[in-house]
Amino acid sequence: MTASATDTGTSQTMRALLRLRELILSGEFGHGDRMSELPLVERLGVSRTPVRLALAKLEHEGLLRALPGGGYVVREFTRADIEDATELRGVLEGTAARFAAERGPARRDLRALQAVSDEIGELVHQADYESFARYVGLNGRFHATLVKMAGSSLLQRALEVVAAVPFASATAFVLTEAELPASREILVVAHSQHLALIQAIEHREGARAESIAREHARLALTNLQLVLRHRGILTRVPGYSMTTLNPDGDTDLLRDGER
Amino acid sequence: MTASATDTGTSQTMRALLRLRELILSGEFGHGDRMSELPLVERLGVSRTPVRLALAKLEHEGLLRALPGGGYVVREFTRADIEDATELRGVLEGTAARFAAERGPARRDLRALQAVSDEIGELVHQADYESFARYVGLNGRFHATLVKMAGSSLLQRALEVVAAVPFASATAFVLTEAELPASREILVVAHSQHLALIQAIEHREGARAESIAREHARLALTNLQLVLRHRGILTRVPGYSMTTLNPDGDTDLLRDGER
DNA sequence: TTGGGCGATCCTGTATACAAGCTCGCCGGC
DNA sequence: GCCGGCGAGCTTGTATACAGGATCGCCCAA
Repeated sequence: MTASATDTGTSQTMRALLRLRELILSGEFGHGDRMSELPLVERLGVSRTPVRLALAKLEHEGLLRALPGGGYVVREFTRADIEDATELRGVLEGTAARFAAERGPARRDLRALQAVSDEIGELVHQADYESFARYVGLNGRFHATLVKMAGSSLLQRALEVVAAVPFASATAFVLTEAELPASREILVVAHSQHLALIQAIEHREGARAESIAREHARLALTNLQLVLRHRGILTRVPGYSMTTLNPDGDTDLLRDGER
Repeated sequence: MTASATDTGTSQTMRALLRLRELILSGEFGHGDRMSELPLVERLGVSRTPVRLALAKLEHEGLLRALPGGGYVVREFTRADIEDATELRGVLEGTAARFAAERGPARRDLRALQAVSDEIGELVHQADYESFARYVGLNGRFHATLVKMAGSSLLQRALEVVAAVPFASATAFVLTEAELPASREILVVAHSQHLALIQAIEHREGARAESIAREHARLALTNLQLVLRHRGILTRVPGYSMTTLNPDGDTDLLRDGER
């Protein structure tokens, strides 16, 4: 098996997958860039087989697009794609919330949700960077618990599909917002929506839970608008290089002058 | 490249994929069966590489499940899975309908929808087998057009995920229903829902379009209940062997006597 | 100067050899 | 008789060789 020098992951395929995803999201490649196998073999230090498998996985994840004649390129996301993905996330998380409400939430899960929410409540009014880091983790836990409460693995899969779109996931660019005072206010709103959501699920108000979760997802669009005005922050968001987002403007024109 | 005798598809991988999917859906394998590569190599007449790629694709499609220690088994679908998938399809098609309505449908698409609907209208009252076959095709076109009108490739992808679940897709088991007079009445309802959906989209009534499409998907559950009472028909539905569905009953117990 | 054809090169699809891990069964000891 | 350890076989992960196809550039001719 020719054990390599640094065996980070369990398998070569996993290593290649993680590394490739990191390379793409960090902006090493731009949309439309061809992902040829041999250069990647050289770069990642594994043979073609695991690279090939990792590329296939990334295509299914939605980060790469398969060319008709074979091979892959980095996929392109327009602003419309991001908005669609965000709305779709709202629809799916809304459904998760409704399922959780209708099917009767386990008391244990409700308590977990409440606990996470309480922790967030304490963080909301603090402005330091570390609080934001913790917020991201807690927010992720909140959403994960919610999906788990829906009790549908298919729903979870569908959500993973939309969460792959840059700027569309719940925890996509919260970290970078530490520098934006305006975006902190969004957290206050988000927290209040979390509270309302818990209440709705607890009282088994399916329709209410659904509409709250839908609206909750739309906060990401507000965030997007905010971040779009700050090139320095925008370009540091993971996956930015896959988008056609244009700093200092709401238009969504292809930048044809690059590459 | 060692061109094989019968080059059905374009590539070996595609051939393996199509053949494997057919084998699984036709009931050649049951849920939990291990899909070892070497026997499949022998059976399909291609080498391990395309078989391996096809297996990976089928996992992403949702028909196979990857084992922790490597390898794949045929996935198992409980009745709850099927019901979830159906409801989720309703949610997603509802969103597609709402998008189509809100974004202003192209006149050309509306006409196409209307044309398909008219054809279905003529078929609804005929009971012969060929009419059913045509219905399946037309119904598929209707739904495909609807999704296309939503204009979101992500939504399309999400729908493909849920449509992979046996008994959950719009055209899953309509063909076998030709033998069930009761199920024909469902077609009348389905057709009227199609008409209402077109009207809602035309008038840009997003909320109405969404709720109609949601309810429309639930017809599949009625169909499922119907088919469950007829073992002869049930077992002929593609993908039946992947389910834990139990003929002559609404219970969903695991059949532990097999494998 | 320009357009078309041809060739080299790169890239992917496919097959296959080899190595490691896992499982299951067998055998020996307690 | 039972339990544990060991080994053989099977199965997958990985590497690599080879062949076909596409693409791009270059050169020649009009």
